[in-house]
Amino acid sequence: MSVNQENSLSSADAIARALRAEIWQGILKSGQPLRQDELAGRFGVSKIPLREALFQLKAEGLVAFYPNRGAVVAELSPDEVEEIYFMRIALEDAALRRAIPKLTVADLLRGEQILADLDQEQNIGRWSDLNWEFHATLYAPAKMPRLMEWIKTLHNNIGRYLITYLAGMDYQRASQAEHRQILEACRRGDIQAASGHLQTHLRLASEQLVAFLSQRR
Amino acid sequence: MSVNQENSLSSADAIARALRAEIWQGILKSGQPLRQDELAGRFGVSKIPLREALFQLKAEGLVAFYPNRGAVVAELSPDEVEEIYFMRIALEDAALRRAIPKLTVADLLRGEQILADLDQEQNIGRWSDLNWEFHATLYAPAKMPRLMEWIKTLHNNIGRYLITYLAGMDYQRASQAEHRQILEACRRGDIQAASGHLQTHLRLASEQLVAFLSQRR
DNA sequence: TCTCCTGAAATCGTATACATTATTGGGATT
DNA sequence: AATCCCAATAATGTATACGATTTCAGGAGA
Repeated sequence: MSVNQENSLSSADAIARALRAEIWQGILKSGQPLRQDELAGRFGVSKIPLREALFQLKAEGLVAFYPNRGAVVAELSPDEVEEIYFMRIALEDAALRRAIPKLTVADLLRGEQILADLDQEQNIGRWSDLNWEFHATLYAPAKMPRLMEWIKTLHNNIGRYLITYLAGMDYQRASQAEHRQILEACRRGDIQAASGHLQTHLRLASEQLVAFLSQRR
Repeated sequence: MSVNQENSLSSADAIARALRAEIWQGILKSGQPLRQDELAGRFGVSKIPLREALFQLKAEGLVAFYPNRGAVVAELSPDEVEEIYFMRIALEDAALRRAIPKLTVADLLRGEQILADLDQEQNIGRWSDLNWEFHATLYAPAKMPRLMEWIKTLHNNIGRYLITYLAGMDYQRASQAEHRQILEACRRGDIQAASGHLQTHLRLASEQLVAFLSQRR
């Protein structure tokens, strides 16, 4: 959630990045306890930077702390997933509306290129990265760095669930069709249409993920 | 930004709360360096919980870290204030829209009571608390705890600037008129009107605060 | 079977030491 | 006099060791 940490590569930041990736890839599963001594040993650091890394991840919502019992990988209930999507819709819609008038031809071409790459991508992790890049490309001209950080945080929270979900379904095809509708509306400068397509895009993803998590329960 | 820490009263949380209050009240001013040893001594704790408190405040945007130079009370540029208000509008509008259909008579009465208290309140700190309570009362029925946390975080970021600004102006009267318009629209269940009044309310506050900070520069 | 107790394990916090990085202030040089 | 360099200082960032507290599991006893 921080904005200005420059190129800080403190131990805590490095560990947070590593843990974030592991949570994201599902190596560390939801609900799994994160033992401080074990992790400190694994990364070859003391408990101080490790705890600070966990605090950072707690702020991002990826880790939950239970007093005197330590940290676990945060688990999201279907309700929480729905809430996060609700927030994503509010923030991403606002970002997109502000960005559309400032979109350049280069931005649109970049979006198109990313969609083409998405069509080719088989690896789910990279697919999800590209998916974020597409969205970020459309929001970036709004020139609101904090807003982008917050949206990315929300995105990261859902990402790990989305990945396990995507593995079994052909969600990607539908998603790509929606992406193209959004991009097309952006090209026309049609804010209302782009906003509508984006909201549909996120709402459908939300509904499918919530349904998936509910039945998995 | 955390959601579930129960009633955790760890040292770090207690210190974070104390520092938050001091920043908020202007005892710790923007840009002021936060020396770890000094603060640790002042609170009678070691550096570990103190650093964790600073990390927590960093996540909330109240503190900025400069690598190897420590922490300072975060400073907001006019652009950043505008951005935060932009995010507030997006999130609070969404919250209000979802809450209005669920508002009970008790909620509306509570809002009315808070407005009456606001009319009487002279102390700026308490006025700001009540101001938040009013907004929170209207959003709470949306039953979205994370959303509420995020809105509160944004609110806290601007609060300390708003307080110094309010001190010199009679912003409160205009604000109260807008509050009453919002509440009235909520009573009628008129989502569009309530949304419009809320957006105006926040936009006007944003414009005045940005103008104030720009000329103070 | 239920309750209570005990002990292991983990967290939380303190104290201390040390390496690294910034900062500063006083010369030395131009 | 102004600038640059450099050493002294100060603060951060991290490691290590230790003690206190809490949680939790499992066994003893009724």
